[in-house]
Amino acid sequence: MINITLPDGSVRKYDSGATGLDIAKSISEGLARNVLSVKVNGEVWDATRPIENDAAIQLLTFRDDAGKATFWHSSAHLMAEALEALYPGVKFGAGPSLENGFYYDIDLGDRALSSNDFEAIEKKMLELARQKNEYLREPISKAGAIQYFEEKGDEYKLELLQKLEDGTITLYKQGEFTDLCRGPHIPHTGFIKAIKLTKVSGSYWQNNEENARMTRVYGITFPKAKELKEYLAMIEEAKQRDHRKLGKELELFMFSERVGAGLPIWLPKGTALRNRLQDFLTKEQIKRGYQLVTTPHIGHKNLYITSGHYEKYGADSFQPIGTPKEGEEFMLKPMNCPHHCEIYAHKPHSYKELPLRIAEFGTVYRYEQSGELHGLSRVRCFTQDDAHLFCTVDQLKEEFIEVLNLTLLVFRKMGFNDFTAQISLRDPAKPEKYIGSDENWDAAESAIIEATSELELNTVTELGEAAFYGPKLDFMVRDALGRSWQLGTIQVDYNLPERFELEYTGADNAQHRPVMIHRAPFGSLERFISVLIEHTAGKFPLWLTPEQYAILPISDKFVDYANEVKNQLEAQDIRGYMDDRNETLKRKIRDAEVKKVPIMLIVGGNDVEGKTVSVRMQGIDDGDKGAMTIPNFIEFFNGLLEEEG
RNA sequence: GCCGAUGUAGCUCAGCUGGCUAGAGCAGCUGAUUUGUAAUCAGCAGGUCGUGGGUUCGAGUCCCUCCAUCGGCUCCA
Repeated sequence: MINITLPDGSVRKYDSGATGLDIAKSISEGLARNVLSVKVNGEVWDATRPIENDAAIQLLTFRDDAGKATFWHSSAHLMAEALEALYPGVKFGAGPSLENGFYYDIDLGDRALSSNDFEAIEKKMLELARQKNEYLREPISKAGAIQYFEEKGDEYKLELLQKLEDGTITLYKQGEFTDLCRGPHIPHTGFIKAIKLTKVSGSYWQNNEENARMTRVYGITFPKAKELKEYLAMIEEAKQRDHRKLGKELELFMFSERVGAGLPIWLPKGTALRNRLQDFLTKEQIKRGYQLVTTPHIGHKNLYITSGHYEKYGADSFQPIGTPKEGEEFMLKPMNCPHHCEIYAHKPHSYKELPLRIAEFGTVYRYEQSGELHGLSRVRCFTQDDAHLFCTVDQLKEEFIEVLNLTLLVFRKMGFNDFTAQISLRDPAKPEKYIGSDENWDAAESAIIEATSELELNTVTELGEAAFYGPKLDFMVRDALGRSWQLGTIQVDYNLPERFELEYTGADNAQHRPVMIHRAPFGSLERFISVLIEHTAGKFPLWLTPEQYAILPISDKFVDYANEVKNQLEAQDIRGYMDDRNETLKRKIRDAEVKKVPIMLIVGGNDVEGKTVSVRMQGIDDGDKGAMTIPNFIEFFNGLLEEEG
């Protein structure tokens, strides 16, 4: 007998060799029907794998993330089986589960696959699923596995096998399909009831561009048809929030093929939004001792040779701009730091001036790969809310904490609660990727780690994600469709001060090198606004929205009074417009609703008489707030602003 | 840049296997209507079917080039 400890702490006795499924059955039949896999002493196993010794277990169903992972991993195998049946001779790379679904990388030989083929594959998968084929785990010797895949002619699995140790290798087989796989898997294919292939894309074996090209097919499956339907509805809902769609509908920004790909054009309302964000941050920065500067959009090529950027990125950038003068070359600035370094260098500094903080909404130009452009999230011309802080090594941590606080303030103000703070450090295995000395890197990395831990910030640490000139702390936020984007960034840099030979005179009357912090709480206005649009679904907070109210006269008889109201509101810095079209009230309300104007002020005969406006809030079923006098409305309005903080 | 898909009026879309002067709704313009909480009615106007080439008696429809967009990959100072 063995002792099995359940998550609630209770201990039950079972025969040695009992499986997760046996244990589930002993608890309830319903549970047994839903068990996908089982966590045994922290490791996820097949529900059908015998447990030989005492263990702490947790039965996993589709409700558990680990259960989902098992389910989708098994679904990837099912898709592979279907693909092998439909396209004999295909070879398989990797086929993992994802946060939402799974994919499998396949080598189709000369064949091509497109979304038009999905239906046939889904049909085949369902057919195979209904056979309720068991997923059979089969430990195998390395030699045996090599022989199997040699016979099958699958060089990818053979390459994977090279790296595996004999004695740890297992095959999984379901129906006619056998795969090299660590597992675990669900008991049988019958659990998979609803199947949707979602996308197909190119990929490379082992994610390396030098390797063979493969076709990656994505899909998602569910144990119930209803769950698939709900999932698809959720995706549909998310698409309604897409900033590219809303940006067009709300007339915030546009693109023009003639102007160029990835070059956003800000329309009046978008510009109003941008400017308000800038004003907000500018005020916060001035409070914190920043000084504002303005620098040109181009710089001499030598500037970037000095900074090291030319060597590192020159070939992939917008190319140098020639001038009538022979040999003279300028570059569009891909970042603001070199200009700011020159500002620091233009006069000698005393330690008493530090920290020196210079800020600029600096527009930069980067030649992003064509396939990477994405709405406002990834563009070739964007404006960073950039600042560079020059300080002593002793001040570094405190400055870092201050910047961190400012970044968190920005996120709070915008209502972004769901973000990830990522510490990006060197890849110790590839020192050639970075410039600067080891001691400098060590000092910079520990400053970041200490600052984040002092503020008790939840962080994830990624090795190899650092910039070439220094480690950084990035804030990642998800868009409507769950894609993660980097917004705010704080980077420590010992390198540029070195290259630009920046100095200050210390209390000891000797010359010292300052440390530099790059930081941008928004990251870039473009990307920040893209995320803001998707988070708010276009319903911006009142303080930020381009048009706070729409005055809707019931007929043109009341236009004069409506203008009077508008003047009174404008005098209070409340902004909006008056809809004097010859249309019905219903129509004017509908149009204001669609434009997501937060407050509608309806004026008709009753309002003229009572010197009131009839207030209606946008997006609420029962938005009618009744009639208010102008002073009352202004008070009401200011109350709303205060609620926003 | 790579793999796959898409590109028809300002917007959203229809146009079947190539065949009469390319359609609709919304937006726009003109007129009527003077409206109390999510689309008043009528008329008019609007497209070299992304670009350049090719196949064909004939191309929005088939093939190729380029451009742009979409979904991923890779990349991201």
